[in-house]
Amino acid sequence: MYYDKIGVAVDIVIFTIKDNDLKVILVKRKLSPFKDMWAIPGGFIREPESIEAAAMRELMEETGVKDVYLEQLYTFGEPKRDPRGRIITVAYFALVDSTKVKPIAKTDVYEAEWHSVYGLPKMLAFDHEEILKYALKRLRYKLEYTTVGFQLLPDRFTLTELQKVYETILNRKLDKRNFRKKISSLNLLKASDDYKMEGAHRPARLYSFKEKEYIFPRGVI
Amino acid sequence: MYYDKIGVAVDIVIFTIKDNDLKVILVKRKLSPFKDMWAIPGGFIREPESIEAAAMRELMEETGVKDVYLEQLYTFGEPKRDPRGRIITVAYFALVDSTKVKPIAKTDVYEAEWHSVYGLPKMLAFDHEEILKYALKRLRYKLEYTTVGFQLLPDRFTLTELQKVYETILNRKLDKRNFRKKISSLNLLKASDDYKMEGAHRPARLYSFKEKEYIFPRGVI
DNA sequence: TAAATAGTGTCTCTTAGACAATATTAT
DNA sequence: ATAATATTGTCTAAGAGACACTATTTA
Repeated sequence: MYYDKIGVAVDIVIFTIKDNDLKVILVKRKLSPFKDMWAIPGGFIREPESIEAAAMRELMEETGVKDVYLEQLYTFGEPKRDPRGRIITVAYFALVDSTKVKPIAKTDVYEAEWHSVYGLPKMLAFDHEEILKYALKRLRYKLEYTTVGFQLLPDRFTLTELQKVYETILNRKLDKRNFRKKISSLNLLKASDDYKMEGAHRPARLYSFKEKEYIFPRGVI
Repeated sequence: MYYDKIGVAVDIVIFTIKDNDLKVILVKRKLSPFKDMWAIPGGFIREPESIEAAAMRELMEETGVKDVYLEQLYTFGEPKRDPRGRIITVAYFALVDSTKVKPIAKTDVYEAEWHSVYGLPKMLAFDHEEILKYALKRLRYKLEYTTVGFQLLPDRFTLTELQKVYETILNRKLDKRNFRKKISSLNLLKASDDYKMEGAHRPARLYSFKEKEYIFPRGVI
């Protein structure tokens, strides 16, 4: 049986919260096509490796971390999306703790940097703007109905920091009392006996996420 | 730049409600691998066509209908999932009105038939059991939070028929009054002046879905 | 004691779920 | 009249959202 073979890439939208801002890693391409333009990090699947393994490898190469939240987003495959030929991409999104991650520029790119999702370059390579917008939509949706938000924080954090994560991603203010009531009712946090002492004000209690192991979901939905 | 090229297929889980049962189309394979086993309908992407176009084409070939609900599900790509070599599949799910669809057996299969999801063959070809289970999970999730359920009904239907759709998919009984209250509050239905006269009992009013055009979602989520 | 952030409770409104009686048709 | 299905409303409990004051620390 005959079938066309086509190139399959993975691209990863790597989110973090940094400086009270929601950021993604973008890389500046050193090679054609879209030379000198910003793109989402990614690369081709290398035989034999599963799609998810390729995504994890790219994530590792790009950030130096593994064991972070990684979820398949969507597969993009318009015939003309890549001028080199027929190439589809399986897009993923990842959530990382910015205190543990520094973008790493691989050899085929000039730079790898955190960019605010609220101030992206006007043009991105390929269909990466579409991928990024969809990732942001999915992230916001997930934030409301799941606990993915915890993946963006260090091991111990204050409730105000957690609330800031939510506010930054959803891009709106939340009521402090309602937020805490809600989080408390979920019963997901463990209070520590330690406080974050910083500044001339009452210290904030540090909490950690109860679940040690996070079950990596196929899509949950 | 060098990259491995791999085979890319689409597989479609085609759901319907028929005989008060949730069913999917399965085809019996005439060719190796998995000869004589049941599989989800699918096929390879033909250049040049988008992934979604391939899915729509397969759906058309399999059912004779187009313009039905079609949503990308997930991309499955374990290296050994296909004994012929490295082939990944982009899985879709579709919802069709059983009064308009009859499964069509293509040349490479013996039969194409509706199978109840509650009594599937013990073994399915490839990783199709996993795909089917995931599709069912997604369908149930969507049913609770969106209006996909309407896609499974003819243009005009009774509230009892709509409730049966929900009960069949969710595999549990729903309270009639609460169900109608909920549907009514969504304000999605248009009551007609006609009734379904059938049997020795009070006739049921026929309703239709207000939205003429359904916006085909990328994933909504 | 002033400035800054942490922490906490009540009320209202909406929604989900449990629950049963009447209405209309054909036979 | 009987059998069969359609149609309709109330009560309660839980959750979402609006809203303001006290607590604790450093300078």
